[in-house]
Amino acid sequence: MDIKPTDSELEILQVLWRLGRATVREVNEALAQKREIGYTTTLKLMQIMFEKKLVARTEEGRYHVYKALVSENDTRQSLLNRFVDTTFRGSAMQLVMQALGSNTPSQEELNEIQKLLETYK
Amino acid sequence: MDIKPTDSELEILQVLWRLGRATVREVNEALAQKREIGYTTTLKLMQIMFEKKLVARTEEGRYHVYKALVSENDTRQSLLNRFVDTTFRGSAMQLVMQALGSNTPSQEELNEIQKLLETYK
DNA sequence: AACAACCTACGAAAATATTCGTAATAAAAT
DNA sequence: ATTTTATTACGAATATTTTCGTAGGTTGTT
Repeated sequence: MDIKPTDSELEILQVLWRLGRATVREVNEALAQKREIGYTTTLKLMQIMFEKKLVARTEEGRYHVYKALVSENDTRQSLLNRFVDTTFRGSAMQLVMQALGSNTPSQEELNEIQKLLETYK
Repeated sequence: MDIKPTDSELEILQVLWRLGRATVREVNEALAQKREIGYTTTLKLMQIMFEKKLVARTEEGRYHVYKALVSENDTRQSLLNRFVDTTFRGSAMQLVMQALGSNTPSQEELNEIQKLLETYK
């Protein structure tokens, strides 16, 4: 697996994962909530993502309706692997330690992590 | 804190963190072990990093000797925060879960994590 | 002294990513 | 029917990052 969307592409994927299916306009409106971005900018990005097979689209009436072709989980995993390699010299556990060290988990999260750790024992 | 080195800059920081102090040539030789890279490319990058205050340098004889001005820990934290935001929608715990889920911790690492979790209870 | 081997500075090319303007077309509204 | 509005396609401008060639200087070698 080697999914590596750029930052902008990832923003768009986030929207598509949330909405499931969406037109360019819908995606653009979602992005515009967070920052300035022109309609044709979003359009162009989505066209590029279509060429890269990051998304699929179907013509419906005069619209194109897009959906993600890569799952959120797979994408996260792929980006995580890269990130661990470049920033933590390949040590996922150092990343875990640092993330735990600077973020206080909720009770519920603590339990989940505990449970996960149990399976390794 | 807002340290955001580019990928190439991070590579160089990694070398400096490892070596402590180093000349451009030393850094370049370290990088060249991993991939093709010209001497002046490394030089230019380090000059840019000097302007950005990512590194300091002292003239020694005819060389410049460089050292990192940002710590590995602070840089990791800064990049981690960004990464959590962009890829895990701000949820550090989801990142922890995914990292744990796809990497088997050693016995020693398990203990360390356990210990860390205890402090939250 | 002349030459080779090195260093830094710096501009600019190349590669990549982001942004948007314009044109062509189709649907909707008047 | 004409005009307005919404849509895609696409080229190109802009911004950012990476790469390297060339020039100018200093040290070391012959």
